Amino acid sequence: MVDAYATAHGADPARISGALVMMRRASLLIRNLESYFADHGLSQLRFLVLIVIDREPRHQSLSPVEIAQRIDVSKPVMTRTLHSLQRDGLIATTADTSDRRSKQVAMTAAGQQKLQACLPGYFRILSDEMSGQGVACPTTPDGFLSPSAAR
Amino acid sequence: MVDAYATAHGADPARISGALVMMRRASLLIRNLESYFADHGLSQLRFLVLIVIDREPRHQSLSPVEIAQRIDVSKPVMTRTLHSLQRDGLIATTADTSDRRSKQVAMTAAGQQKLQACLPGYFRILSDEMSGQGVACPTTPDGFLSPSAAR
DNA sequence: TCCATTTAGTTATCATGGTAACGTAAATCG
DNA sequence: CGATTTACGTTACCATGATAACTAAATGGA
Repeated sequence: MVDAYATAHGADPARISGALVMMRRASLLIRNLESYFADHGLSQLRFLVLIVIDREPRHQSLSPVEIAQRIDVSKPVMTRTLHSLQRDGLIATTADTSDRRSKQVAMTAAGQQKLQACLPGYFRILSDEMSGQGVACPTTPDGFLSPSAAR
Repeated sequence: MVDAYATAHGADPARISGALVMMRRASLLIRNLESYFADHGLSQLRFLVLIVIDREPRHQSLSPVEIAQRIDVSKPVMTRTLHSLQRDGLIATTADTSDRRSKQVAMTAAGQQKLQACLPGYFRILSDEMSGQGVACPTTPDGFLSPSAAR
C-alpha cells in the first residue's frame, strides 16, 4: 500500500517503509516507557528533570531555564513540571541570591530515592528494545504510523 | 554519561545509546512532519484520516470506529478530529441506513485536493530522512531523549 | 545615569493524546 | 419475546506539548 503511494510519487518505497517502521518502533518504545513511568508516579519529562539535576557535578542545583535548555523543552512546560514535582516532594527550590529573578532547584531525598528506583527498569526497557525483545512492532494495516503511537 | 549510568546498572551502553538515538531520530522526524502538515492546515492525524478514507476500495466511506481502529487512536480523539475536518470542509458525513448508531465518512473534493497536495512533500520528508539528509540529529548533552522531541 | 533591551519565571490559551462514563441502538441469549 | 450485553458516538476531564504575552529583574549603551 505504501508502495502504491510511494511509487506513484516517485519515491523509493524502501526508504518510505524504513522511515515509517522506525517511527512506529520508536513510538511504541516511548509508549512503553511512558507506561512504565506512570506506574512509578513519574513521566518521561519528570524523570529527565531528576536525571539532569542528579548528574549536575557542580553545585547539585540548577535553574529552571538551565534544565529546560538541557532537556529541550519550553519554559512554560518546565514551570508546570517543576511545580508538580515540588508538590510531590521530589524537588525543592530556593531563591537565587545573585539573581532575584531566578531560583535554584535541588532534589529531595525522596527524589533521589524515586530516581534510583526507576533507573533499573528504565535501562531494562531500553535494552530489551534493542535486543529485539521489546514490544512487538506490528505496522498499521496500511504501513503508516499511528499518531497515537507517536506519543 | 549514558555509559556511567548504564554500566552502573549492568546494562550494555551500546544498546542504551542505540535506543536513545532511535527515539531522538524518530522524534525529530515526527516534529518535522508535524511542522510540514501545520503549514498545510493539517496534522499527522488529520492527514492519516484522509489517507485511510482515500484508499478504501469498497465504498469510499468508512465509519468513525473503523477509521479509529485502522489508525490506532481512541474514539474520542476520532470524534474530535472528524468534527474539525468536517468544519474545514475536507470530509462529509452521512447517516448509516443500516445502523442508526453509526455514520459514514467520505472525503469532499476539497479533501481529495488537500491530500494530493500534501503527499509529495510527505514522501519527500520521509525519503530525505532515510537518506541521511533529514534533520540533523544532535543528541541532548546527556544523550537522553527530550520528551518534547518525542512528540 | 537613564532608557532600551534582554532574560527568568509565570499565566493564559491552544492542540492533541488518553480514560471514564453516558445515552442510544444493536445483538445475543435464556 | 424480553432482558442483558455489546457497540457507536459523544461528552467531560486530565496530561503534556506548544506560543504569546506579561511582570520583574538584570544588562548595556548613549
